[in-house]
Amino acid sequence: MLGRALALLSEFRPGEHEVGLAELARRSGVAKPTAHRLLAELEAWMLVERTGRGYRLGLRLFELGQVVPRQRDLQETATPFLADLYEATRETVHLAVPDGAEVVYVQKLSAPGGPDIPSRLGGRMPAHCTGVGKALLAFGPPERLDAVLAAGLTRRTPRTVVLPGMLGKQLATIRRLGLAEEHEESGPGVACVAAPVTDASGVAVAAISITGWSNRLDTRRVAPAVRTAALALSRALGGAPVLSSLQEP
Amino acid sequence: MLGRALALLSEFRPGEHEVGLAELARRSGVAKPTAHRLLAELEAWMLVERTGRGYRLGLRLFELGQVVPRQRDLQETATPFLADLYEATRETVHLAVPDGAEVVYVQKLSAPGGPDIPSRLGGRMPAHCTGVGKALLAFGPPERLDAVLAAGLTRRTPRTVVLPGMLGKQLATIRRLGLAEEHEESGPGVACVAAPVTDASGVAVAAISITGWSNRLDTRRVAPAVRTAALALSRALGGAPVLSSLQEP
DNA sequence: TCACACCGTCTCGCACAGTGGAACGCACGG
DNA sequence: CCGTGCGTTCCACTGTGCGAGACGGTGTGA
Repeated sequence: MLGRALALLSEFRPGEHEVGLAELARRSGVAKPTAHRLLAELEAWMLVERTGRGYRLGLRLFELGQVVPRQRDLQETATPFLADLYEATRETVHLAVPDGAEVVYVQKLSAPGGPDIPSRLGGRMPAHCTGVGKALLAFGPPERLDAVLAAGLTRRTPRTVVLPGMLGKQLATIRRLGLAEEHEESGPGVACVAAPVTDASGVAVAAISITGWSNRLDTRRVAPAVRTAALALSRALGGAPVLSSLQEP
Repeated sequence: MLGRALALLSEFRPGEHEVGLAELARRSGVAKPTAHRLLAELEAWMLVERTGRGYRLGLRLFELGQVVPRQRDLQETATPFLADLYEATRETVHLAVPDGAEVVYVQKLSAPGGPDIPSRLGGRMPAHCTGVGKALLAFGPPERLDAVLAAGLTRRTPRTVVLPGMLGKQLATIRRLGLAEEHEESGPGVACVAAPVTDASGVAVAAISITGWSNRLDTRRVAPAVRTAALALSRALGGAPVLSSLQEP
């Protein structure tokens, strides 16, 4: 029963204003009367709300989501730093954390007029083809890269790096520079510079990035700002900022 | 079963790194073996994660929380505006939405060195004793104020307004000025200026505020900035910015 | 207007799943 | 060592969950 209810919750999609019972039943494979009943219970707990013509996820879910320890402290501490970086560069700013072979975006400040960036607050992207993901891999524990390679390097654009050897070379460069770049590997027209946010042992626990049009973003100009913000955030989190030159492979 | 699982989820508290099984069972009133089993299922769905010595809410819950329509679009559009306001004033910035007799904070940029503000991203406060809450009441439908009065005006500090008549007077002033102020009504030493964010029909759907020390925040200085940001956000959301002078009671 | 498709809601016979007291091994502190 | 509390497992007991089908309502197209 619990699994079915949770399966229903998973069928709500970002951007949808509401979803009808029949559609939710179809998507989840749960019979309509069962779905109806489960949704009523979820509604009683405010995880789901009724709309005129269907259901939507409830505000209580947002509230619970903000209690999650893995992102809560980070997001709260990071947001002013991200705001600074946004102000300084006027480009779209991201903060992401690692989860398995992927990254999860826990904060995003979007600049107007930017490219159609595939990222979404609360959304996931494969680590290997995103700036933040590569920063997390370069400065993360080996198991993180193992997980990515085990999951396979999927192609998202013609520019996506799908050879483990090439990815390894990229990561070595990133470790040397303390900065990761991405050029249309996750989405067309998208460029990005990212820097790791490290904990007390120097392991990347998050990454900050600036994202813009690949034919317009001056990565050399914004890179030091990204790195600066990441170092400051690392310090604010009680971490040890990684001196990248000390990571020479 | 579902209710019990959801009751367990509700027992995780902000700021806790982890919670043990026995404590969760105590808090929720669910028997230990049952709690153990339910947590295992929640873990399978990634809503809960195991830690060394207990459990914590899982990142998946954050992801689901970011799909919630009531805050998602607003938060995404609002964050750059809030970043602007944060940069312009260097004070703590909030964005809140109404829910029943309370407000829920959907974004917050904290300035260092500020007062111990009782608000929390994803948290709730009574509407009647917060700047954002009063802005939402002054520019909201009458049912919203009815709900607050029905819930009762609870006292949070010696300065909390608990007489319906006084609150009504405050709301009238707010409607005239287009701005709500709060002086130590929600917490000691806390002052705040808030402005409504309105939809196409002119009803407040959210509110923005600046919060700082009551003996230091120059509300007259920051008020126009708050109102400016709120008006800009209203427009960005497709709303009709309320010309406050047209709301003369 | 009528027929059809689809919606959300409810019923009830059927089937299986949920529950928690008790036991156990382990860890910690006095 | 003993007592306390932890997390984990077991199993007898019982309670709950499930969905095919029916129904009334709505919307659309011929």
